[in-house]
Amino acid sequence: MNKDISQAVIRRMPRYYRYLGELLDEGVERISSNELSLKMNVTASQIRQDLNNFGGFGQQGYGYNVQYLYEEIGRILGLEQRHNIIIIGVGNLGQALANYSSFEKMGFVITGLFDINPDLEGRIVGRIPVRMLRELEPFAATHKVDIAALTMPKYTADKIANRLVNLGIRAIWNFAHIDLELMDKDVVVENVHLSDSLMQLSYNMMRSQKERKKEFAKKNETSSKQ
Amino acid sequence: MNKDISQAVIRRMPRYYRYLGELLDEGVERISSNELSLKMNVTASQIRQDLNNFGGFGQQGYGYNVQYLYEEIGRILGLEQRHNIIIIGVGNLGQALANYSSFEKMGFVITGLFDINPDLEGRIVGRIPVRMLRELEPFAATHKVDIAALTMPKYTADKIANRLVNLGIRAIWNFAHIDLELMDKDVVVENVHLSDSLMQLSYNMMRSQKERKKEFAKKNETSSKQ
DNA sequence: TAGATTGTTAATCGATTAACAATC
DNA sequence: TAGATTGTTAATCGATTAACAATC
Repeated sequence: MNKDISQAVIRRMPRYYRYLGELLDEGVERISSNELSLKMNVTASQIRQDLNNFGGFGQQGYGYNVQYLYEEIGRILGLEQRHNIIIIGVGNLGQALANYSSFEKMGFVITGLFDINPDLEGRIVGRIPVRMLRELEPFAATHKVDIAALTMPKYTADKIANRLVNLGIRAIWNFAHIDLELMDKDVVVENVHLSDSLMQLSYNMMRSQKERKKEFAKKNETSSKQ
Repeated sequence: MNKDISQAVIRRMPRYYRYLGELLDEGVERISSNELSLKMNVTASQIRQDLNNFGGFGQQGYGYNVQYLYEEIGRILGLEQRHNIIIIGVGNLGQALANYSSFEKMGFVITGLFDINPDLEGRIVGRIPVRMLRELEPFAATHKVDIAALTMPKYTADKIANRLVNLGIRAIWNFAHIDLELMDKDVVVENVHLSDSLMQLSYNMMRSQKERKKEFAKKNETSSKQ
């Protein structure tokens, strides 16, 4: 019946959301797929196709109402409901996430911080006290946890991830440099592999450098022929 | 002549690199595309296609030499050469990056930290002193900078990015929640949009939840018919 | 040589773009 | 009503998978 919407589409939705938010701030009331396509550097066709995966949010001859579309996309992405997040691993990255206030505006609320380092116990980070990892089970028993962010070293990631799954947590935001192997395939994992991203940048950087050199050589060749 | 290799392929290369590194650690000497495909949950065909974009690294009847392939992919990704990185914005995220020692093993060396907050001036983070942003130009004049990581608020990102471009920096690792608009189209940008990633997770979480409910309803229906 | 497995071409699948009828 | 722009179908393009000849 309702065939799954591809991840390619899902990945673009937050970007639409962001641009619509900016338009909203600027006081823009309506926008056509064509105008938006120019701003975002995508085709108007793609915008219309993407949106129509979720429903007809526009109106012929008018375009899209910015506020309405913004809210609808927010709803699609689940931003109208609250999501409780716990962070496992209160190193620099964990602290960065705990202090990042923008998440809260989108309904993502950090409600727990866990670490194994006893020096951190009780320390307040982003208004939340750091708990010891052994308190995870009692915490989960008394607090609803929607998402767990893993920012601990990769060596322990797999073990803790499965512990979380056993506690009924259905979504993992994984920053550990490893592909989690979970016992329960129903659990949703989103990976943020910073070093992978850096390597991709490195590759593209070298490629662009090579192209620049080639361009330069071609120009020189041409001018020397003249 | 040499048509550009698609980003889809590039994005998979760091993952191959990671798995090959693990195999190397385990002392595995050779591996076939089929064995690797089982480990990585991709098709053997895709592995062979991906690798053959860069050259024939395998040998018929034998497979791939793990060490050799690992090194070759490292070379393709530019990991055999040193890349100097400066970080603009020494908040929690900037500090997390500065302290992340794994980057150095891949040839990415943090060589400068910049912020506008005078309280941070001279503070040592990850062995590097924090400099004031106004020192950016003299620093760039005396130090080779390959990559700039932007971890400051989005409002200043565009302005600073273009300042970096004018200093000749050709690669930007952008953590600011904005699409940079650069004057020079030759500059390579890699975006890490954490909130986009979190929204994607949120969507997938809800979808998986719905599916579970549907499954459950179907089961109940069947059993009540019995 | 026989068996294994690559490199590569061909077939399929899915995603993007183009086109246009529907409709505000 | 005429003009604009969507929603949607059809065409194209690109990426993935399958197949197999080449070759170690």
